[in-house]
Amino acid sequence: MKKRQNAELRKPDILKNYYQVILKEGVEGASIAKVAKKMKINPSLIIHYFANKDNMTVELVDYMSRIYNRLFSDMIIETTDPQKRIDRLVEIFCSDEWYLNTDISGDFSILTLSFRNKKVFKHLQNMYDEFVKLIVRELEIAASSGKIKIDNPKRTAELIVSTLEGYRHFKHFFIDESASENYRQDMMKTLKNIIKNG
Amino acid sequence: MKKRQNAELRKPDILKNYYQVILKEGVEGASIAKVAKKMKINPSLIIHYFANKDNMTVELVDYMSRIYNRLFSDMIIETTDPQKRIDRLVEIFCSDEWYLNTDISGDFSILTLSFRNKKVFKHLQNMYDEFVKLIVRELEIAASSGKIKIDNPKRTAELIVSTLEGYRHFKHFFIDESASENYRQDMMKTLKNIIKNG
Amino acid sequence: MKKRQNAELRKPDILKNYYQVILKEGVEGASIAKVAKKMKINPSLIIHYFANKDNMTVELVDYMSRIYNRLFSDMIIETTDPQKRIDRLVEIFCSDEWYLNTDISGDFSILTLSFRNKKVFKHLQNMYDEFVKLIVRELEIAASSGKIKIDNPKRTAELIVSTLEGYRHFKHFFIDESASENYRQDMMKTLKNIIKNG
Amino acid sequence: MKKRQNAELRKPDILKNYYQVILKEGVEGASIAKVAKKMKINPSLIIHYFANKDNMTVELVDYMSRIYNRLFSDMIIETTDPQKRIDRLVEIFCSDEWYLNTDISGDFSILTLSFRNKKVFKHLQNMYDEFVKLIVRELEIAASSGKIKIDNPKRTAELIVSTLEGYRHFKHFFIDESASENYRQDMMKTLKNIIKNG
DNA sequence: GATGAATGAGTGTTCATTCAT
DNA sequence: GATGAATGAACACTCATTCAT
Repeated sequence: MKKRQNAELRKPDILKNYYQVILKEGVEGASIAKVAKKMKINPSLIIHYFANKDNMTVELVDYMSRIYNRLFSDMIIETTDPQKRIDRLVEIFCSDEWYLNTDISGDFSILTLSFRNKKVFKHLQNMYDEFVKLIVRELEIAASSGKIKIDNPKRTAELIVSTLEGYRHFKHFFIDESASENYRQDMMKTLKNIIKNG
Repeated sequence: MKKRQNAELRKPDILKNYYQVILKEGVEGASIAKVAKKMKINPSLIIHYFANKDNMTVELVDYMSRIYNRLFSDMIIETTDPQKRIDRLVEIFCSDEWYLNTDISGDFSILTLSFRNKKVFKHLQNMYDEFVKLIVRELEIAASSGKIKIDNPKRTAELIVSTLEGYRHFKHFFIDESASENYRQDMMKTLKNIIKNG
Repeated sequence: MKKRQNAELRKPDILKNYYQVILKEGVEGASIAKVAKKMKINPSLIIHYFANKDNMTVELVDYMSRIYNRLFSDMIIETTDPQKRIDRLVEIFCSDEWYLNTDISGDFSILTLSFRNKKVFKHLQNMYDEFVKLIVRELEIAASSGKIKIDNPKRTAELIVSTLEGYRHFKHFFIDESASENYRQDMMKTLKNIIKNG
Repeated sequence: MKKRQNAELRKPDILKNYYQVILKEGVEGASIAKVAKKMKINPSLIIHYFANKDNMTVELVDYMSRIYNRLFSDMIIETTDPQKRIDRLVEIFCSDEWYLNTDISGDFSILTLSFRNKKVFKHLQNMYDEFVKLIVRELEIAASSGKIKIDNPKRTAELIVSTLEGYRHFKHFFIDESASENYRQDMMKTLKNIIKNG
């Protein structure tokens, strides 16, 4: 526990724990003390690494953003059939796995924080940009076959992201499992329609 | 300052101020003391009215819910033509006015709180229920003409609410005004498609 | 509940509830608010009757003292045999019933309070005086037969009271029931010896 | 004021001050803030050392217990004559010095607290246990000579402690000095009788 | 690198009390 | 007689942070 470590190892470790505390207690509910207690280290040590809490929060968004991006590229779509690619994409975006692993914006309290902290906002915006670009790329691959027509891939991608964030938000309120699954199916249809009409 | 008031007048006044503090500082960042200072009253007076902070938060959600409903009923749709009614409905939901006045869920930190506070969750869920019902009623009026067909109005309404929350969420990241307007237009098309396909 | 009452009825009612709260929460832990809540009346009403908390506490000691005295006179010793009278007296003082009903000083927090509040002290002192007098009377009755010799009944009575308060104090720490009973038996022997040697 | 200290020095210092505040204001009347003010330190420093008030109270009982024990071992009984040892023991227990230095249980408000706080109760119980053991040891030394017979040293010790606590309790009500001294003398006789009859 | 001492501001909440109704 | 509005002080405790070691 009290092993001497250096910044390179310790910092991501602290950030990971900080994030877990945020998920549990919200951004404003999370504190250096709680993170320190969880890690069984001294609160001063966290200050030692990040100078202050604000800094640590910005570094957290940075860190999460990098993880987010890696996740995108790992989600490979094997098929080459354009329609099937689209279907697979939609499926991924509505899968439980996706939401379990992309919870930064899902923890809406970080979003709220971003409205008050310009640095955090910028990094979050950048994260969405990257996400839109990824979808654009997919849409263009699908469109290149000629079978599917997408006039403005960027706009379509933005609509998809937007709709997905609505889904992420609203699905919490479906507790009945079958209703939840119905909602998920409807969501997938909606996304496909957005692409078809794009 | 020391004006005598009663619960009927004071409570909504406190809630209004509480909400403003939340928007500024986030749910966990908002404190009874800050609300009191803003109102130039004593913090214990707030406790006098709401017993504790949790209670106050729950009452806030309810209060906002009532405002939500009133706002909706005030936005009268004059026309009787079914298609025009739908168009008007979509227009309302994508108007700036709407988002300026229905920002409870828009302040995502309340959402976060709801994941940790069952009472808040229940009341928020109830608020969405009411909203879905309002839309269902509109859809049924439109459908009753026979010109428009909606198989499952509740599902359609849920998709609308979900998509709107995504819009509310995501539109913050459009800073360029023309891009923002384009996004709004796309959003309206998407909503109309959802209804058409419902 | 909200029946209109007058001071004569209401005051003892409040004092009774105040005392119960003290037993539960200690003198300093007891508050007007808690008493009011228990009685489902408004805290201001208590102030209305007693002007302030200090006053109420003094009136409580008064009230309890009266009850104490009444209890003394109710404990009749039927026998006339001097030794049996003494035995019966000792038995009474070591009975559970006695401690259940004379808990004013038993609630040691009132005692503590008395060290800081002269009024309370005086009334408590008076209560002990009355108690000593009662025992003196009993000792004199027993001694008048000639069979038992008590040189200084007042001193003996004081020793008895003192020893009894030690018993009241210490018996709480005997949890094992048989140990507790043994301790009680020893106590009774000790008291009898005090009288014999008096 | 801002002298740097460590736990070893600071904790007993805080406990000493806490105890003095308790004597002045009662257990429930004593507050962290009052202790801090008395010591001219910041209230949160007290929390830093004891985590919370409950803990501090428990540690106080332990601390007083240690002082109790030390006090007893410091009061050396020089003689080896068994009867004189007993006399000296009784003298110590009825000395002013003893009560000035062992006032934990004498502050009856801690006792009251112990009825509501199981931890405090346990630690107080433990303190009495230790005290009883110390007396038992003395009684056994005295008995080993053969001149004095004590059947059940533990029971006798318990009776002594109990009687002493009654003395501690009741002597407050003797204001007249000569009456007080007479009472003390009677008390000593009583204790000796208890031992003789043990 | 890591700990612990120390501060001062802030949190939600309780309390006794005053006053108007 | 009884309620509710309002205050201001106090409470235990948390927090971010600084500094010495």
